[in-house]
Amino acid sequence: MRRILVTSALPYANGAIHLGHLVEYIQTDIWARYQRLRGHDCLYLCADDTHGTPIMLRAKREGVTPEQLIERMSQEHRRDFDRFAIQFDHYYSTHSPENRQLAEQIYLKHRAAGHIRTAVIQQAYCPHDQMFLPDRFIRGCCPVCQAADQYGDSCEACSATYTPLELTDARCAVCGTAPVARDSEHLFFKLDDFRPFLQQWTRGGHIQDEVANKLEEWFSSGLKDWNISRDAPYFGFAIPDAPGKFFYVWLDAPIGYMATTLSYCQQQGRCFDDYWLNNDADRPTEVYHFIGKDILYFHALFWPAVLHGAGFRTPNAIFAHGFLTVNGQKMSKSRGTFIDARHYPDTLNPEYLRYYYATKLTSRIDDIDLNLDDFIARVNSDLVGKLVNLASRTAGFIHKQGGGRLAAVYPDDGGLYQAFVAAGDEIGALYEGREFARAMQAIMRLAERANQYVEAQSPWKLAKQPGQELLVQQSCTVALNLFRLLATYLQPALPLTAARVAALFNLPALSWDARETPLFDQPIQPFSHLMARIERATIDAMLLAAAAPPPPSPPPTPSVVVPAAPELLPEIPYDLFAQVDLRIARIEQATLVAGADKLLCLTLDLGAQGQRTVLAGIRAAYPNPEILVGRLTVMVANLQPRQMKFGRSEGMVLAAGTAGSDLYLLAADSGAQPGMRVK
RNA sequence: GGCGGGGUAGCUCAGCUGGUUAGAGCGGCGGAUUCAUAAUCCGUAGGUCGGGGGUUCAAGUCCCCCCUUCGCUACCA
Repeated sequence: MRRILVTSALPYANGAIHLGHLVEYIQTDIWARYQRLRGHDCLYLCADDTHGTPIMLRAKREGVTPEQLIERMSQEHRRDFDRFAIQFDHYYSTHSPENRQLAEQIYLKHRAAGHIRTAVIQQAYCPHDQMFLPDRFIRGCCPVCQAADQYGDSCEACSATYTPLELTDARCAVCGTAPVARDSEHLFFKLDDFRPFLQQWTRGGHIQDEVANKLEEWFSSGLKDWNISRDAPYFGFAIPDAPGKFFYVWLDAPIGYMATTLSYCQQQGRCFDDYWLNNDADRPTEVYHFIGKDILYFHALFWPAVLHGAGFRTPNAIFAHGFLTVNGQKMSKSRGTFIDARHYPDTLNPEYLRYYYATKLTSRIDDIDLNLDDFIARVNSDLVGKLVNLASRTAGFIHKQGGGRLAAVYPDDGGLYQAFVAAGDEIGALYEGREFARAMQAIMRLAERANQYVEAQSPWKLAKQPGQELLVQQSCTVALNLFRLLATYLQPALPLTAARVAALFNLPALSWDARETPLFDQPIQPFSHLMARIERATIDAMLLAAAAPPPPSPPPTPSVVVPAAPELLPEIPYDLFAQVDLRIARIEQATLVAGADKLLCLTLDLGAQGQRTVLAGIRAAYPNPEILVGRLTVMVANLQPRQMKFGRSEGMVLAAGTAGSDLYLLAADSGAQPGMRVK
């Protein structure tokens, strides 16, 4: 039994999980599940990456503390991962006592060894916000081509790179004030001290060949010292011996892998040193990091150097993958292809995405494309047509003519079952080598052979001939056993379906080793549908949801006469109006209410004022409530809560309209934030 | 600009160190079947392998040039 630790990159707590993120989590999860399926002790850990200026500023903008913000994001992230059956053994946070302790320990070790130096550098400082500004928080004109509104590090128009202080007419992205140059002392990690170690390490089979080439490039252009400190105010860990300085988020983020291990070990009574310190010859631990190719520099250079210098072990390998494109293009908000996990419709099985990604994933760092038409065709053909249909077309006969039991003895199938068992070796090797695309192909080839077998036996013909019941039962017994093997092989990619297949055979779970023996002379459960075909409309609904918040759509030209707007009400004094507390609210969730035909249940985010649940009578106008998710609207926040038949409603959202579906929810211009007072 | 990865049938992709008539799945077309969530099975048609030049007895596979596409270009996250 191997002892393995795998990680995915820690998602940043500043944003939602989208389909691009999921490539990595699904890839890692499939690999980890495969290892567990083979009986190995495989730990899959992850955490939220929580520090840095963007988190601090966003929390400020939303009127919450950074801790509140990261707590909320963590919950959202966990919910998204859970939905896609990503099975972490532990999901933690970089804002944890364990991480602080490890970060300090590692830093002090490096400092004691002379790998940290200090230097005064000049950076852009915003006198209004009283803080140093990261490059991305400065906008101005490109000093080279004069393009307006460029970031502080490079120009999107002419790709020139420069420092923020070189920008013409630079402005703080937060408040618009012109930044000034200001000196500050910083701490630098002397990466070049580790050059010999790193050059050896990168040639030690720890990284993919393409990546090694890339590293060569970096080596030849020189390893520069790495600034690991940031000035207050900063959301992060204070550096022990440097007042007013904090660890740069990228220092403590990877240490989060270790902190999560530590937290897990404390909970589970396991030994942290087994994972990060000792690597005894008796039972070495394998450590693997799955990452996107964009963060290679951090994981393939800084991280091994940081670990090595602090006396910890380095990972066995870094597995980098490419980016996700949608319909051949970069995900884009304006094209409506920037799809967050929450946009993935409830009516669409998450395992479809897992399978589709699996059919595309290789061990290389190529980008992979989510072609939505191909997605539909692939899933419908492979999973519904070839896989599920195999059981659907044969299980019925076991109940109709076999007494609900598999044949008393496993029949002669011409060696088919053994061929399927033998194919497991190749499929296993493909999983192990992260060649999921080939693994899926191999499995589907088997599925085709199984369907050919059924076709050749034609149990439906035999079923019409009296006295052939045994043959019917036997051929379906073979088919169902083959189906069971297919489900076993697909289990890492389709864990939920595999569990249901296990239940069909009255098994607690499908197991890799048990596949060697066919099942016979035992009852099976009645077959129930495992998967539905993807309808184009479901995909369209997803794209619609992804496009939210949608621009206020022009009112449809009514074919009937618009009812005249009612007369104005009598005047009121200002004081009366001022008693109504109107607030900007972000629609976090919008669902139909079971049993109610006019209501939607909205979960509204009011920023600092927390969340509200509002039952709104707007279903007629918004039959697909998911399109509302993410939108900003206006609510009456101090309306007395009202107990309704379907629950308590804590306020009301504002909408214009006459009646029925002629109803239009108010929207706020961009820039408005949840919780803002409307007046 | 520099560097790197792609450009192979309508779609998604295989094609190892150059070697017989370039492959798969899906889709198309024709047929069979109707057990199954219109699923399955059999057959078939589709490609001057981005363009041009070169090396070679032989190139999708090597070299050069060009077109095109995506990405990277570190102290942003």
